[in-house]
Amino acid sequence: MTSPRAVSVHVDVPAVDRAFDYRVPEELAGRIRSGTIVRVDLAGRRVRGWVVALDPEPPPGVTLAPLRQVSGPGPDDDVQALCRWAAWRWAGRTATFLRLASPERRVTMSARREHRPPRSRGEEQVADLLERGAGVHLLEYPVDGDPLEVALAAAAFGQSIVVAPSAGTVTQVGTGLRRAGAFAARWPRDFAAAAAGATVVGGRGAVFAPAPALRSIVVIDEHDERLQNEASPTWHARELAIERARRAGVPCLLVSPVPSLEARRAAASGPVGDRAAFRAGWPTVRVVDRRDEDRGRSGLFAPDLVEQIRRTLDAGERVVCVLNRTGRARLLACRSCGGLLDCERCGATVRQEDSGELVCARCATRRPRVCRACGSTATANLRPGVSTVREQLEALVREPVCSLTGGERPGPSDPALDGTRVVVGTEAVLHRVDRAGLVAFLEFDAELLAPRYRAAEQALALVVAAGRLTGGRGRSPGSVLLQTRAPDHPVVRAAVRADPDELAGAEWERRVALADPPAATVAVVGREAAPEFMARLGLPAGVERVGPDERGRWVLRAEQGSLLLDALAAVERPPGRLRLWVDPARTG
DNA sequence: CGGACAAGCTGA
DNA sequence: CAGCTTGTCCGG
Repeated sequence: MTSPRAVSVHVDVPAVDRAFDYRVPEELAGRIRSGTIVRVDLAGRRVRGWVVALDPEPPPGVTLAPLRQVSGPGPDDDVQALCRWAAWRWAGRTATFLRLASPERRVTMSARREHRPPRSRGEEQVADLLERGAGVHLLEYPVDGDPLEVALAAAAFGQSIVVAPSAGTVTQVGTGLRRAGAFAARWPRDFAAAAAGATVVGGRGAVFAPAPALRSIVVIDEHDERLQNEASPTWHARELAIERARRAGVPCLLVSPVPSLEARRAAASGPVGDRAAFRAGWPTVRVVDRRDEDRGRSGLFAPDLVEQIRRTLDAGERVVCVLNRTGRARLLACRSCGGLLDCERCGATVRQEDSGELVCARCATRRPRVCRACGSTATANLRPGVSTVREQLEALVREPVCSLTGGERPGPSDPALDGTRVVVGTEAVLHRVDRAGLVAFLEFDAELLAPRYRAAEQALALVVAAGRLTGGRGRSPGSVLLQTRAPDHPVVRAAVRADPDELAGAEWERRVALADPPAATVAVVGREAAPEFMARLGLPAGVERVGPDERGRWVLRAEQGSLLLDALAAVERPPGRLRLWVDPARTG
């Protein structure tokens, strides 16, 4: 290879987001490859950038400034191309993705190593699927399935990228692979090892890892929401895994006990799995039908639920109650005049915080707990939150109850939990408690009927997350209890019968009817520059437009996603703050 | 993004 | 008309 005399450098300045050409000083020429991270002068300041082309056609009439410094290796041509695709797919900037594909700190590359398979061959089903070759393959593994067994089988096949949604799984799979003698790298820590051919294990960002000898990509728990970036750009690791595998001509294995509609659509054929093992790993799901019950007396705790809690505690096991509502109350009524307590400024209903103060849900105005209409201070809590429920539960079981919500710092073994047998919390509790004999969803209807298009899938995913606390390897599955007024809801039926496939068909039809992902591509446009952006966008054929809503946001939908994405990419970005969310988890 | 430079506003 | 603010442009 001859040394390049000039290079194109994509600068790491999000607002600029393009490449400029630079001269390569002789002393740096030997250290330049495509992807190399360099420092260059741009408009009077020194910035970071990536070499994206060697010896570009010199632009007429410009004298090239020299590269200032070589920092180290970065994403190769294949990963760069993936980054550009991602920038188009989620209407983001290429630099955002090139950053994700770069090492955390400077690295020195090590020599390419021979692939070393693990001693264990892992799960046979996985090997069978990978043997099928390029394409998307769907493994419907049990709730208590072992990700390490999947990773071992993939590593036995050759260099693999294994993406897992939680840090705990990444650690478990990473150490497991090493113990089995495989050449394994943790992303983003071990950039050099990945570039030397190791099997990569990491969170969602691992889809951008270097992999010169890639033979497969595996996504563990592909249904998990954590695989999607919550901020803009709302990129999704599952979809990047599919695209990268397609470009590399290698199989992409999607693994989940509750395969997403996206996965089902992408897969060449239906899900594969051992039905008997699947049923054995599924938790026992009990349904408490609250329709014909005197709810005024029992509140959030049906007699059947109380009975189950007592039994679980008597058996010496932990009880976890899930209620996706923080604070003391989300809706209050006056005990004296019977009206709802509302905001004096905007009239929306108020909620009560842990402190006891009332806060408006819409305009955040605060006020003491007094009825505006009659001045009474006696209130009824119509929709209790976790704080209230913790107290109620404490009175019910006559022992300490701990509450956990997402606001607090996460950790697998919380010190707050030591010795506490009863825990109540929001969904976050399912990721922060490691085992329980019973997980009860106090208001499963709130999950089923949440105003999010993915509510049904997410509700079933919660049952799976709960099942993992109650079951676990080598133990008999414990129980998951659902309090509901919709016992015939398809999600509840699927949960009881351990049959997630049944739900998928009906769900797909609904997404088509409402033009929700993945049946359509959706983009939400917001923030100050949104009106100007929308004016420049016009309305391309095949794209439906709604808005602006009360928050000044527009929603764009297209059955054929490329029509919308091409249109978004063609708009010259107006100055000012603009936010684009493409296929976000919630469109509201 | 942030520097350069141009066009617009103010005050003596 | 200097001296300053505000706006627009563009980077190798």
